[in-house]
Amino acid sequence: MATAVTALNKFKNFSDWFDKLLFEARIVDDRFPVKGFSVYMENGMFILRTLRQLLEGELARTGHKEMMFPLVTTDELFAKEAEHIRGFMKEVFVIDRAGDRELEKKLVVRPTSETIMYPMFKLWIRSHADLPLKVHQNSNVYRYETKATRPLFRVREIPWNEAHTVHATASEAEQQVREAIEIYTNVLNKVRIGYLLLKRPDFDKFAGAKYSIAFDAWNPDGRVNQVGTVHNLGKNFSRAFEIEFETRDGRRENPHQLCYGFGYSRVIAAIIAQHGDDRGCVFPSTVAPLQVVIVPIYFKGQEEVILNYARQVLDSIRDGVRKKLDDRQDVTPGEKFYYWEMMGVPVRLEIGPKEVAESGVTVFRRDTLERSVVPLKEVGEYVEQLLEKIDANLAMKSRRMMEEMIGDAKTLNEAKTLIANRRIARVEWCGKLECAEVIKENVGGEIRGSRYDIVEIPKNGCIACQQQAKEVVYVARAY
RNA sequence: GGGGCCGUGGUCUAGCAUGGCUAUGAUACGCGGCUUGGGCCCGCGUGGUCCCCGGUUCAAAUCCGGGCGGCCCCA
Repeated sequence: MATAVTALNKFKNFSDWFDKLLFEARIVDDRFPVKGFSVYMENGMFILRTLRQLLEGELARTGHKEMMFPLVTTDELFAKEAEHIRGFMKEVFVIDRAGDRELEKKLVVRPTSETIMYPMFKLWIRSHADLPLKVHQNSNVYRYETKATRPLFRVREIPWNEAHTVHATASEAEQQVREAIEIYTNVLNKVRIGYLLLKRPDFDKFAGAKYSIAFDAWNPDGRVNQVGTVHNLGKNFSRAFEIEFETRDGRRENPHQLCYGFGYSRVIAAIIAQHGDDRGCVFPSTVAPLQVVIVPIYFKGQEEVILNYARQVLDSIRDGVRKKLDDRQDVTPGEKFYYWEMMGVPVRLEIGPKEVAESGVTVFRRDTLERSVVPLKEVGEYVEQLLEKIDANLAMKSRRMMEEMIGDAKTLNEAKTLIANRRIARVEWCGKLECAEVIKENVGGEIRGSRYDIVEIPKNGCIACQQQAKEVVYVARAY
């Protein structure tokens, strides 16, 4: 017999649970015959579009202009920033022929768009009056992942939003880092995701950046899932791409730049992985393709009465709410319950003879699996408040889980045990690369960085060499 | 980078060691009946390039080689 997703445990068999759920809940179909490429089905696409709209709202509010840049760049442009090409060279797709002709100039398919946008920035920017420049685009980028691909988590075609900004001064660039973080924070909070905001260690920063800040969401298997990053590029790229502006006092300078990316597929993965349970998806109302489902419970001879009452209930819910009456007659209520729970619908209304007789509605909330009975007259108001309550509860649970996953370790062995138990280790580190390697080898996880949102002061010594620690860092396995 | 396991209707799966009958069963899907407060049941029907290419053989899902793809472990 086929294993239903509901037979799987999210924490024990995360991979199976996740893959089955993506398919059954019609998020993505991973059967497309090219490795690392999958089809976004209606529910995955709905969530993606909703995320895009949430993010676009934030980007527009803060003065970013949406543009669309080409898919490809050239060898020469791609190679302009030395560290950048070194970081991405091994995973870029290159187009070297058209039909039966070999291309004289090979085309590089974007793994990210710096080398596509910045030649244009060079043309657009002349004076300080052109700054700041803040643009963004929704795009797919392509990276030839050599490790095992995982749907939504590690793919070769990555749907994301990338923003790129240019500033006259270092302090304006720093200010922009804070704005970018605020934008992503606002969106992630709306989908109730728990994450760590980390400054990546130098050895793990974006190829070509001065420093990188990342949003690492927790995952039930103990790994962390990087859903967004903010990079301060300093002048590295503006020098390489010869972007210059004239200052107020007539000097020519290279501007400061930022780029930041928000991975839609990773965020979808985090929503499903963090909120879901052994019955399937649990969506916060902000992204739920369907927010309220009404299930009539027919009894022989009363079908009409029950259906009419269910329609009345449907009408008593405001039109802005995404609602549906599942009036199928050939499917039992039990099966509908399982189905809509798997699909993650936050609120279910059950209508049977009892409800008709009492002029009430049985309300089931997906997050806690609790039922209550509400008078028909109040159900519209009640449901809307409940949706907010559910969202708040999901946020609280995800934040708490994030905190519970973190454990302090004073020795490499303690850290190793934490990682083996699918948790995140908080350790002190001296900042030396050798020690980072010792940690990686002995602990089984890598240094993801130090907290950016709060200050944590090391009190003891480096977990690897025992010498003066420079920072408190988080060690985890990553996607 | 190294090692192990695996690929059979839409989905899951039996068969493979020891080659041989119309490739097994469940689920799904369609029609009909019965039912409906947590996946009910019964009947009939639909659905297969056994991952791909090549080889061995009278005969290959099964054996051999290569490829592609998936999962897991180690570095």
